[in-house]
Amino acid sequence: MDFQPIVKSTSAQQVASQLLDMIRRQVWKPGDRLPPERQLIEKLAVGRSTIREALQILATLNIVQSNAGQGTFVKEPRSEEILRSDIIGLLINNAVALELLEARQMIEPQAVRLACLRGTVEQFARIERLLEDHEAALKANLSTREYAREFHVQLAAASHNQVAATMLRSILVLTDERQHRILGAAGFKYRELEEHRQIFELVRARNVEAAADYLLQHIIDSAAVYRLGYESERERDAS
Amino acid sequence: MDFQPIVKSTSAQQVASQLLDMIRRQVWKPGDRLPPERQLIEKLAVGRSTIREALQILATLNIVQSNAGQGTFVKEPRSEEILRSDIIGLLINNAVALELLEARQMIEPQAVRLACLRGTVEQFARIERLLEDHEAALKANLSTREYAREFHVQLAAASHNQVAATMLRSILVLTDERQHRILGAAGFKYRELEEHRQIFELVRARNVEAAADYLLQHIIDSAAVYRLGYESERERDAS
DNA sequence: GCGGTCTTCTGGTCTGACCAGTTTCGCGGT
DNA sequence: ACCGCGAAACTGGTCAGACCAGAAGACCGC
Repeated sequence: MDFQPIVKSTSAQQVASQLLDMIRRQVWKPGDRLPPERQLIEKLAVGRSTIREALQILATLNIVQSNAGQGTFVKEPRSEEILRSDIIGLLINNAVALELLEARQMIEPQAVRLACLRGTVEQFARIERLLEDHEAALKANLSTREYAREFHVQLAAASHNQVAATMLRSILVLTDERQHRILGAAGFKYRELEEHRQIFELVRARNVEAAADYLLQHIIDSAAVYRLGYESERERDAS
Repeated sequence: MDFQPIVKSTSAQQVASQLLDMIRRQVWKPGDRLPPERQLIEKLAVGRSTIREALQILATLNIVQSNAGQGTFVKEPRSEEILRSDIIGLLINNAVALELLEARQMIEPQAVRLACLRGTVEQFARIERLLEDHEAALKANLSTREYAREFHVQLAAASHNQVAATMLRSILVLTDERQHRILGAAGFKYRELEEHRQIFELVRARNVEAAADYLLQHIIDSAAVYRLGYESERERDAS
């Protein structure tokens, strides 16, 4: 026979799994408030730090949420919290730029197609506001990187598929980290905003294929500028 | 205009995301030991409880592991461990499952197209071996879940795009738990293996569109069986 | 009844202490 | 010079007690 590895579980983990078990058995339903930490101390006969670390585990797993002054509540599972963009980012962290671009081309056009079909006026209004903020930042000579990225993410979010939107955000964050030095210089920034506007109008008009096509071309174009910038930078470095 | 919800992040969360960022930027690589808690106190100017809760967050996500007396170590990032399907999976509701399926439909057919174009004989040989192991496990009445999942992941990996393969694995890790609970019973498992074989042959023949089409149909079919199973499960619960 | 204040309660944080393992290092014997 | 052993230092795990800021609820005067 083979041996089982000895599991030396901390008290915090034991408390966490015990609480999780009770949540699963519907002792507390979504929306309910858990007993305050100072009560759990007595019932479980452990220190408060142990209780807090146990609750931290459940909070990290998006099973509960703590609010100072109110209490700790059992959460309803929500799709945008199943996947976290920073965690996905960690998994694909060592990817090369080309792979990121390719993955983006797989996801984003499809997401935008769905956005054309499912996007609500509220979501469109939010994106429009984002574009205005983007323009304001551009005119004020502030960084527009966040706005440009968020445009694409919100467009994907309008597909009502948070999984796709989250994965796209992970990709864009990593892409931005690799190329932010390059795109700054040119008058590319104005063209970028203009293209975003065009894409948005096509989506709002629910012009599915035109929007997807235009978007794909937009992605390829910015990548081309990026490669151009990268190569000229390499030449400069080599000299 | 509508307001954005105020995000009040605790110091523990800020510390955690700061540490996560440094791990992602390779300040510490997998296997490395993090500075001891009492040193992080000084560098981050927070109390030890805050440090400990931050590390607890990272430990829950399986990004680091703490060993009493030794220290806290960075772990190799693996989708299966970071996403914790064992716990999160139980909280996935039907709406989330559909989003995951939809995201899968965005990525996998595209990845398989690339696999047809770029897959090497070594990669195909590996997949073939996987299929044989799958069959052996099936005949021995062992769990085939890992094999079925890994087939799809390796197929995507043959696209030479690790980003797509990693994202697909993440999706499958999250859907598997639930799906296999429902699909386990039927004679579906033999049909699944057979379809995997067909897909593989089309890929090896580098028959791009046929492979992508067959794969998409395979995904939709299993989803249909899955939905069927889900609905009968609901009816049973309702009675 | 209503509005405002005061108390109480909640989670968030810090400090300092102790425990039980692990690691490190130096001392003593060979 | 080498080895072995034990003490000391160090690490994460836990507890206790304190204080804070914000939220909730009770109370009181109007």
